[in-house]
Amino acid sequence: MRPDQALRWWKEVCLSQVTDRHPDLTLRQMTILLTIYLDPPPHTVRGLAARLGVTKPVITRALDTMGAMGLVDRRRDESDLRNVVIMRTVAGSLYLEQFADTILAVRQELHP
Amino acid sequence: MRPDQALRWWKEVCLSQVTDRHPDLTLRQMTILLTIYLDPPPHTVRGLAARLGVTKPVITRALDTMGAMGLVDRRRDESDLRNVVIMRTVAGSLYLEQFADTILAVRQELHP
DNA sequence: GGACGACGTTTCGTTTCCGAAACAGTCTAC
DNA sequence: GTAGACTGTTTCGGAAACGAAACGTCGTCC
Repeated sequence: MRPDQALRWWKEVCLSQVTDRHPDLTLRQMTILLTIYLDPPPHTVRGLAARLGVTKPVITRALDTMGAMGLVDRRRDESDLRNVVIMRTVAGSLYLEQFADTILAVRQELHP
Repeated sequence: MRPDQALRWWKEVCLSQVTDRHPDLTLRQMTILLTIYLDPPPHTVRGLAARLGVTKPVITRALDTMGAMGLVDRRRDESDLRNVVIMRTVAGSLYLEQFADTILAVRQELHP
């Protein structure tokens, strides 16, 4: 794949996100969401913060926002009540599933 | 390419953008930038607004921000002074070039 | 059991973006 | 030449995210 093909692919996916999708996720929010669903659990606030190289409040706020959207869920860790484990949700899985479809559909369009 | 591979690819690219890149572009800003550099010129504010399905002020503000970063430039259309044509810059080309490298590098890492 | 450290959250003030409406400047048509 | 349509921009109030610091809660360790 050539560089300009990669850029074109990325552009079309971004474009479809801008035009179609109503819940407009931040780059950080999207990264957090993908990390939660693709990396092996358990996920904690400090773990995500360290992984992304951001401060903890960034994670907390992103979880607030995406939690309100139903994309993620939080639960206290019973074994260590200081921790909060981030849970996946059906809505979140569906969201990313559709997003993956978009990525592949765009690819199909560009390189039939 | 399978759906989860696509998501994993997208995640890693987003992650590198979050951790590395200092100028953190919005999804809309990135889409505008890519459209300017990949679609055939000339580009105008109303054209971009129609293409992305957003209002004109969104484009104006994004151009302000990215213009301050040196990623794009604006010039009045001599033949019709109402229009503003958006110009590419060396810095913008370099930025997207490096971004394309990131995309391909991540891809190489995931599927060696 | 009390001091210390770690966890996630909240607060504070600032910055940025947003949508809708109003705006100044320019072209066009009559 | 003047009314009207069009360009891109600015304004307005409101919403959201930011960094840095302080906070309440909980575990650990002596």
